[in-house]
Amino acid sequence: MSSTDSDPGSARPGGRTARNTAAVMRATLDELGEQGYQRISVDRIASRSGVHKATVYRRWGGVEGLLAQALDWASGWHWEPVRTGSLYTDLISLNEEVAAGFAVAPERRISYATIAAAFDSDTAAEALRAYMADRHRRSSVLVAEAVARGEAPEGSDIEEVVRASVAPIYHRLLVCREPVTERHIHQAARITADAAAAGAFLIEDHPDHNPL
Amino acid sequence: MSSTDSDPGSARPGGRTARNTAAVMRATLDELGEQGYQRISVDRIASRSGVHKATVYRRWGGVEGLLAQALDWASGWHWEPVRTGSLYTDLISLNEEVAAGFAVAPERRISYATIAAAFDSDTAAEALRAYMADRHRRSSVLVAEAVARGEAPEGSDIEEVVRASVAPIYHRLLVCREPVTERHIHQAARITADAAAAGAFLIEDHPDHNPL
DNA sequence: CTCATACCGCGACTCTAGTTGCATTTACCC
DNA sequence: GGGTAAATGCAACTAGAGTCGCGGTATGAG
Repeated sequence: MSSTDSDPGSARPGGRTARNTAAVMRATLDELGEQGYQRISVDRIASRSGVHKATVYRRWGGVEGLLAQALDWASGWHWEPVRTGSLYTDLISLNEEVAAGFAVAPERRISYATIAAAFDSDTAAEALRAYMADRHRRSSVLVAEAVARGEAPEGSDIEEVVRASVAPIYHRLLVCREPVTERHIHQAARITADAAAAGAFLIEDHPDHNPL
Repeated sequence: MSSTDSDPGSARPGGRTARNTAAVMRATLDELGEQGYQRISVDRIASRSGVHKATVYRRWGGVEGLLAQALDWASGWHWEPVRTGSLYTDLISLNEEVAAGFAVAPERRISYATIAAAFDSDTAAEALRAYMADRHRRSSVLVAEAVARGEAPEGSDIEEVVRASVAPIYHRLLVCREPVTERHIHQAARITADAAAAGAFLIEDHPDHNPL
């Protein structure tokens, strides 16, 4: 659950605590955009936000906690995928948005930081999981509409289609550490759209095997 | 280039320096397997290896440098993909190996650490890039053989087929932060093998677009 | 208006990472 | 076997992260 300014679950919504939260979140994202994840420090965020260092540590536990809450915070922002008329072009648009998020500062630094923080703490990892799940759920509307148009069979795992499309982009950026080009974006979208049309994402009846 | 015990490029191969290198590398991988990347420290590696802390900092610069060299070191180890008779099953085997590398300790910790270190330093990122490029190059033999058997058309980008197959596994583990099941492993292999058969990985004549 | 409580600011403290100057050892070359 | 330059060991040092106790302040309730 998120705890923003107007969080009714908070004991004292709208008070100094809430103002501090907003100031620290803003400072965190600003510092992240300017310095990146490696050079970020709680000291700088504290002095920039005007909130004392000890308070930041008490409430968020450290940089990973700040990142986790910032991700949670960002989940509340409005976002909707772009409609282009076909599943193939919709997926291209989606892939391009992902690639752009890792291309230019300051957004680039924030994107990398959220992934990196997940390696440092379980809290941040869970925040990333929730953020990505939300993102993929929203994106899957595109696939649902494609199914309605007859571009893919009923019973397809629509979120899995989204993941299949963006996976090669993330893989290339974070694992291969090689540049992403338009060719990769189009190829991933093409393969995924074709596979979806062929029914490769149909949900099978038999239950999942055990995770490794 | 790697500098192992018998590195002829080193000024003094076989000497104390080389012994220290081996001891530190061993200690690094051991500590990593036991403690994980977050809890690792140069102090512990130094005392465990019997090499002084200052020496480690002078030669490797810190934990990221140690990881980078360890990856470089591991690239020299022999590895060959498993042949199963068809591209589809070969890719399943490949995907399973990736998933297993992130499943059980201590290998699990080392796998995560190499990815995480790439976020912390450019040196480690470059080492990861080289390691992955090597790994994908070796794996692509499977695809080349599949092409020779007629399972995919001539002119296919064989390394890209490997990347497409494993990408969903990494994506799920590192970005989605959700468990990988046999279903995901089979689905990724199936979609990739089918796409390869359909010529989706044929190298186009026109040059690549610019990277984003 | 007053009070109780939770939150916060403050500064000093500890602990660990990482650095530096110097003496010593090692390994290669002759 | 002796010389030399690089590499290492050593210890003290700096810097920054993270913690703690205490006193002060804001907030909501009565």
